[in-house]
Amino acid sequence: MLYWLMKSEPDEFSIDDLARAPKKGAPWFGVRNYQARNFMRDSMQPGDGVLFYHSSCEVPGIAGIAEVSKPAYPDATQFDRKSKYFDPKASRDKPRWFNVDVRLVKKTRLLPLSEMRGYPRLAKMQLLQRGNRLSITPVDPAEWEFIMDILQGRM
DNA sequence: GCCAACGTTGGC
DNA sequence: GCCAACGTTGGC
Repeated sequence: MLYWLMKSEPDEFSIDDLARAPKKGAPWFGVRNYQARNFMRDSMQPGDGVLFYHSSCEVPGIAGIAEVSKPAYPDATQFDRKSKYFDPKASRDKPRWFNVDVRLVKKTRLLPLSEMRGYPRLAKMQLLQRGNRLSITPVDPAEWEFIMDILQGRM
């Protein structure tokens, strides 16, 4: 059982969109970065914990807790000519992009990136490193626990 | 909107 | 395989 942080632009897909999704979860489609794809395809398993992060918005930060609900399978949007995620180099025989399904565990208060930067115990999070752009990053169990404590008001 | 950082592409 | 040019991400 591993922990992850997954970024989404709330204009595209927000924590409220996930809350409205079916109980079994929603596909995390549209990832077009090999490192992030590899995490989903090779490492993520149902039950893994997910920090749902809002990026490229007014107040970027963690908006809720989710979990992986289905292991990786080919991302349907790569085959869809009408999708902005269409990839002409992908085929059904040789899919290039994969996604897991994710379901909401609970919406939390927004934990802003700026607040996270203030906690020394989070200083090593990949999210906080300079130049980090990766949309899916592993989260250390100790960091996960600390964030749970913050969100439950124990800090 | 700016721009730093990083990823991808393609000519050679 | 190198690397310049270009594209994207994402905080500010």
